[in-house]
Amino acid sequence: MTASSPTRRERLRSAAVSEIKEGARRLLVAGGPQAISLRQIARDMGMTAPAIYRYFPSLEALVVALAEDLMGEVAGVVAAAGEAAGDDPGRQLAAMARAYRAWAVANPVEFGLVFGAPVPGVGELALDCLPDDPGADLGRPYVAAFLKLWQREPWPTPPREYMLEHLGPYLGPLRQAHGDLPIEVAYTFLSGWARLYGMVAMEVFHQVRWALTKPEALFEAEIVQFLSQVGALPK
Amino acid sequence: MTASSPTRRERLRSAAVSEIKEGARRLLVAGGPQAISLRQIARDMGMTAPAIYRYFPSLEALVVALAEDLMGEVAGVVAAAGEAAGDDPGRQLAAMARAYRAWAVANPVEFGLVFGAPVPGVGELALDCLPDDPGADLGRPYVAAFLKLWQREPWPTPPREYMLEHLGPYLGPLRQAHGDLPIEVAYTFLSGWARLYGMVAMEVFHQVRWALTKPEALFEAEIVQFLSQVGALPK
DNA sequence: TTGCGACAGTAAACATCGTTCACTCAGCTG
DNA sequence: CAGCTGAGTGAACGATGTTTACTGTCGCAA
Repeated sequence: MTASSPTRRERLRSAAVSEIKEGARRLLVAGGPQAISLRQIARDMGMTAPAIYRYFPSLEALVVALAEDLMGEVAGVVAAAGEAAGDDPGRQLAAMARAYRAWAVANPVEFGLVFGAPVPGVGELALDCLPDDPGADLGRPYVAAFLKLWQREPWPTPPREYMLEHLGPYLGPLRQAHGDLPIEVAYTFLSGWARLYGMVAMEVFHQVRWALTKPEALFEAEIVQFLSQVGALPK
Repeated sequence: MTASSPTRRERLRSAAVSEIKEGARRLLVAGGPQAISLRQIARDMGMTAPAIYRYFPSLEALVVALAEDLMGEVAGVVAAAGEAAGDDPGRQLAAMARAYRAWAVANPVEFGLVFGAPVPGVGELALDCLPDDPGADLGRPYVAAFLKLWQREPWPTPPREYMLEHLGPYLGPLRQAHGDLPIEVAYTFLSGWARLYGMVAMEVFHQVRWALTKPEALFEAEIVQFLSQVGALPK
């Protein structure tokens, strides 16, 4: 009856929850979000569909839970890549950007679910501006690397008074979640994140093939260009 | 029997096609792509569902046709904004960027259908690299403005030899579609387009609210920063 | 004018889906 | 051992996309 070890019932229950989410992900990958079917998941598990309602109140809730797991997965991959890149924040930024793209390219449908058009119900989880927002977990290591880089040596930015006037009033959530982040760092992070997100989403959503046959080449060029802009080129 | 004027049958038919697509868009806006229902569209038209199969071979084909229309709509809005902005290519770029964002913010669900995760069947229409790709129609006025700006006065870019080696082999579709586009212009256009797309998609897909309460402020700051980078600030 | 053929639309049916309800059965706890 | 909690089932409801067979109706040609 140790409080830390879950009871047998709880172990079985969480195993079932995991199996359901694995089945949902399999269907997601095979045929997109609309292919996630409670009945098919149940069939794959040797059960009937209503049994799943013991674990999730609706199909939508299951999809939301899956999306949360996926956000955690990509956040973990990115953070691990940053930690494995050594102490130089420039190298960390490059490694984390590449890790984000690599995860997206390897898991395109999952990327679409988490970072694409908000599925009704899934969009709500990114609406709150709390520091424990799953999206914030993803951004945190990037912000930390930018901050380390800034404290070592600042890079050129737009005039401070322009940013304070036009951006300052709306940066509250980001700056407070990271302890009085300098506005230059906040702006550079957001600008860089938008570029990273745009490049990756364009590639994964097939939005750039009409112009470019190898999106990775543009991605690498942009990394070089951006890192040199913030004075973080290793050489 | 004049060849230019369509026969009565053809007029009725194209009116029905339009009404079906209007109904589909209404359902799309109301409840997302999965809410588009043949039976509901037919009910709204005072018909039964199988009648729609006289006009579209499947629901998926209807969604694809709707997506094509929407791509044409946004391309038209952007081109019109560019033409209304006068002769200065810098002003044209700013106006077209704002028009793109404005359309996306005003039509978020439609934006998700056209520019978001590829719905099975819709993703295929952006796969080909032909010059008459609907996506190319959207990019053309941007490329034209960049080219005019470049011919007037070039801006600093990464070294030409780097781009020729790392980007040149993969830029064929874009450069050929615009008649021997200089590689500096091709790179700057793609980089800028990725930034524009990233900013807009982040805002419309609720991917930035955890950090920023007013995405438009960051959008405007990025416009200023980018235009000054390419030496196109009006002042 | 008459006839015919192409076309628009319908009704019924099938397979699938999410969801609810009443029910059974096993396992843990008092 | 009794009883309760929770997992799972089967049947049912309403909804979906799609197919099939059928019925009109309109327009064009002889």
